[in-house]
Amino acid sequence: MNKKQLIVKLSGALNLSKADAERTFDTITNTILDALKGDDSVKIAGFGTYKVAKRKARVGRNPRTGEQIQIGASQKVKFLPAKALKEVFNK
Amino acid sequence: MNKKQLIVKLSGALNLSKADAERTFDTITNTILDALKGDDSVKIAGFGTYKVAKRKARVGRNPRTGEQIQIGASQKVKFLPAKALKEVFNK
DNA sequence: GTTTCTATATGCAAATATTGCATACCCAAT
DNA sequence: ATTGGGTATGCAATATTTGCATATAGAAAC
Repeated sequence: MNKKQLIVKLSGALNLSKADAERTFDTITNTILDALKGDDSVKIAGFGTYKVAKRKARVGRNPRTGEQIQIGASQKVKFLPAKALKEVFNK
Repeated sequence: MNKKQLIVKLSGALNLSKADAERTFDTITNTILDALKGDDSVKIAGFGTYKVAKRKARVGRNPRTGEQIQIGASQKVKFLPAKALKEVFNK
């Protein structure tokens, strides 16, 4: 399912126009992103937690040439599924 | 930031009551979950992709006792941040 | 319809997750 | 306001993931 299909579903479930459903959805993702930019984590009960994970610099490798490459430190967004979420898929 | 705080922010940004903001938010997460239950992945452009990853059974270890443990197969929800999302945090 | 984005596939080293469990803590709902 | 429950932490050893370059195919966005 892609974003467009999701918006259609939300439009129906929320009784909104597609444009409004998309605006609503974008507002939510942006709000979450803003919180994460503020170095905060976002915990959503029953769903999961988004947090920014710092990844250390390390040595990588160009798989084409085998040559070693220095990879700088970086940050990425992690999503940790809540317990309830795991249970849904393991029962 | 927890869910309650997120709802307050959304309530302001979407011009909805807190109750409506929460209902809206829950509808979205539920829609995503339903798609994932249907063994589908959910791609959200500019944000990321949720997908269900199957994990094989394997042998683990209780770090307290050192004892070997059989870990059953399971499934978990993975979130892969989109390219745009990585850039936000690495610039 | 055109252009941008994403998945894939490759080899491999290092970073990180996983696992049981107790405790402390924070949150959510009563 | 209380309490039940989910979550964070720390631990050790192993399993798994990550991410590098790059091209291409396919999908999605505008």
